[in-house]
Amino acid sequence: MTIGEIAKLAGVAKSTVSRYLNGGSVGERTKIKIERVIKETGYVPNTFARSLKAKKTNIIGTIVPRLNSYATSQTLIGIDEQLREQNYQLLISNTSQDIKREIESIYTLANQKIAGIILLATRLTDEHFEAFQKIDVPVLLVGQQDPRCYSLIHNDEEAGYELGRYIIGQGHRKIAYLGVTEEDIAVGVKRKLGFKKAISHESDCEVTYFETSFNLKEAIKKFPEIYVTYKPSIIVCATDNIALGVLKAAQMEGLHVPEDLSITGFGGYEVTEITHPSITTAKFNYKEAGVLAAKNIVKLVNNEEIEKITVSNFDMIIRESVDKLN
Amino acid sequence: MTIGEIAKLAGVAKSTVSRYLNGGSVGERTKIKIERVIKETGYVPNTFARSLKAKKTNIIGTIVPRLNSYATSQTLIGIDEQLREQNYQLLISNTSQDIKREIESIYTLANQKIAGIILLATRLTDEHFEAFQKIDVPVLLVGQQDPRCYSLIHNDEEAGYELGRYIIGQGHRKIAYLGVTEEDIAVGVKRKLGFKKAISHESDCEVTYFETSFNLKEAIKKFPEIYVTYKPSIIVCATDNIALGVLKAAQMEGLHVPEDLSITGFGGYEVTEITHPSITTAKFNYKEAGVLAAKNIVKLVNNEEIEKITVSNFDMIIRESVDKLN
DNA sequence: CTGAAAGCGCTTACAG
DNA sequence: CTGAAAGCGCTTACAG
Repeated sequence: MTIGEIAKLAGVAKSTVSRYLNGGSVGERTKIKIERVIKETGYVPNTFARSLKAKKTNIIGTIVPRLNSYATSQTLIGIDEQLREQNYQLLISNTSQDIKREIESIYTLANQKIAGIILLATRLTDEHFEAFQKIDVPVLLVGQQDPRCYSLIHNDEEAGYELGRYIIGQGHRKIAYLGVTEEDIAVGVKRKLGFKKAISHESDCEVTYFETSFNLKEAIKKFPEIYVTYKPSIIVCATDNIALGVLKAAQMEGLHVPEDLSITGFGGYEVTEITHPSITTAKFNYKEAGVLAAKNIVKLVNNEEIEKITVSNFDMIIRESVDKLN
Repeated sequence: MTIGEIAKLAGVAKSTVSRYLNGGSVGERTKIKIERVIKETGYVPNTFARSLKAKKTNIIGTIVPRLNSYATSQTLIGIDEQLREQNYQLLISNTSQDIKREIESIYTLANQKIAGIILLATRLTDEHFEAFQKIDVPVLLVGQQDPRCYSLIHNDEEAGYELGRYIIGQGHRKIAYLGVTEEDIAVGVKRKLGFKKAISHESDCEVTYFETSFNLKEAIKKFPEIYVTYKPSIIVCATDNIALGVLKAAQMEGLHVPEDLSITGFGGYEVTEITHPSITTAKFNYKEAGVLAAKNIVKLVNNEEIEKITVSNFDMIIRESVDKLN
């Protein structure tokens, strides 16, 4: 089925059918004729021909560092849902945490004439910004921010602050903060920053900062060093994954959480609810963030104005892993 | 940059450049000229024009019921990796467990002239097969099988059998099997079937079969009914998710796993390793299955022969959640 | 091995 | 409101 055949069957010109399809001005009677033929034949326009001419598509490319992460999948679900609603299509490009492939993807997507790019960002390099500039496609960063880009971020700093206030309120005064590299602004810097602010009000509070990777198993290995040498009443972990590792390590040591040691995370991953004890965490609403991201990129694609930075919120989820001290 | 400009710069005809691009016969000297110009200009062919003419793409569409599942993401990672290697592109279509959207996706993908479809199947209906027949695109089922289709399945029955033998070997004789609907052939029927075979050798073995959904929280709710009324020494759960729910429920009741109650799952989800106790399970190799699926669909696309059914294997992962009874 | 020409299915000025 | 024609960037017989 081509537009030509439809035209013939409806007794009009191809251009008229095209106009009908694209909401141009078509007479009432012609409209009805065309409508009928299209319905009868089940005609669907050829996307390639369309894109070839229009030189753009209604596809939004989303670059993700990894597929097997709660944050990623929830965000993608939100993006997908919203994009579908606005008649855009989602194309997912997975880079397996390879920063080179991330850069490549930017160019490849641009080359495929996708309408816009959403980048679930981790670490941003100069090459990223060079790519953004070279391609003529709107880009939205998710999870990290930079003055050179539009971005949607989670409220990491505020989350760090509230979580800090909460554990202070529970009486904790000897704290281990298990963070990640400061190369990751959102997770490594912002969360810690907020947390520091929260405890800066207390004079009798002792905090030692440790660092690990995002890897759960590495957190398990790191545990003895923190616990044995420092003996904190609580370990504040920069991600739920790390918290999960610490919990596992503590339990392998025969410790009772939270009686012997309290633990908190950040993220709100589903599993934190079903561990025993369940983990107190600052939950980011990834799916909603995905919806916002989709709305924003579509606006950018259509040259509408948006804020340089959109902030998606979080909820403190109080559960069982933090002990109330006297 | 178009092929025309390249042709002009290289002093040859468009058709020659096209031939060069597609590996046709081109003289050595012409080849060098074209090569240089392409390198200098950074020319990349327009995908749409290409697909418009060739009437097909190198895109493999993968339809998934949900994005936020371990099995899905691992499978996708495997598919993506392999497809990339063979110069195909992956397009993911998420249906949010809506069977209507699943059918729609089949048609939509076909309409987009994708080369082949991989369907991570759950429940298969007549409409599915009708769609497969109507579209002229090769389809590969993953996770379920049907005589009307090529498929790649996990060795569910064998996994059920081995797991059954294992717990028998550990001395369990009063068993609760917590399964799912038989509408799901792989999970609901095959795993149970294998399990039944395993225990059929024992004369002194008592098994009661229960049913729940795939939902973790529902498994939690279901727990009292099973435990209180039947008091098994072990609950064999048809999925890791269900096992996770049962574990959580047992721990909320103050039970010790495995001393008071043993638990097993199927799947090999990452979390089963970090719960306390870690869960004994039959681990399917989802990523490898994804790789196999990608290889198979590419073969189908290229009209190569493949087996009607490919079976991806599993490993029994013995961990802490099963007690050894005297 | 190489080139001129037709055509893939659509959209978009341009006339009328 | 409607139609004829050109053109988007490529590929593919067909000649040579």
